[in-house]
Amino acid sequence: MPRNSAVALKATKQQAHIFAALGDPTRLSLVAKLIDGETHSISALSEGSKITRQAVTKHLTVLEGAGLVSKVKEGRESLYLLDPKPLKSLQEYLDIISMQWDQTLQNLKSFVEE
Amino acid sequence: MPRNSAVALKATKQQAHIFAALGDPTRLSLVAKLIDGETHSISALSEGSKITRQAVTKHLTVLEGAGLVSKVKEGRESLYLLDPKPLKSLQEYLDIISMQWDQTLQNLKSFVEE
DNA sequence: GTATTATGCAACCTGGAGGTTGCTAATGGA
DNA sequence: TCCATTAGCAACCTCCAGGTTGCATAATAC
Repeated sequence: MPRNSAVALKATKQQAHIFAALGDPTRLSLVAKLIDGETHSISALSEGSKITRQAVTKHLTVLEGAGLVSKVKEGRESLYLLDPKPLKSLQEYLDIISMQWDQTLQNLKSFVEE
Repeated sequence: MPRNSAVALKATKQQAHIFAALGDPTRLSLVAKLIDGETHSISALSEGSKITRQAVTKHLTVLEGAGLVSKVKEGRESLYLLDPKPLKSLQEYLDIISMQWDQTLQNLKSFVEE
């Protein structure tokens, strides 16, 4: 069995940061609203929500901190736009884990069949 | 533009729960240790860590709560084993988001080219 | 039989997450 | 010009996540 498959899994800290940012229902739904690729103002994003505009603002700040959204002021509005890079990053991360897992199963199978 | 691509993105609550469980460096590294598919005792998992065994136990409980690991007692030991199902679930979730995003870009491109 | 090892339990501490309210400032429309 | 809309700031509150210490208990090793 290859023991030296010291596959990356580095930058754990950064990944955890992104996971954490997505680890809240409200923020996840914000991401869902922003997936249309268009910019949305804070009040637009707050619409229909049960929590305050200020609370939404805080969530947006968290998302921004993880690089998941970017903010640009336009007139009196603050417009938010989704940035998919961190999402892609997580995707790759999970892909690596999945591959390792599949490899594990494969190794186990070979072991049993011998 | 197809506006009715009301793709699921349901069960947001559940996904957020899994994201949250992975949103901590310590827990992420625990998952990394468990990716070998074998069972590990709490003390084994605590080895080399800077935090207390009890702290590790708490993290393991969180992971278990998200269904990411399962616990089985064997003698005086508590053995933990990774369960990849939630990870696969997240993978699918991110895949859907990515596809939506790519679709968005595609639509935008078509729009511009007209 | 005793010492050692692996956990469990409970109490306790601290900081920050998630929310709210109240007020102020800047912009845009009528 | 005046009013409504959109945000930002700050203070405050509550609760729980992440950690620790101390002690009790069950299995094992010797």
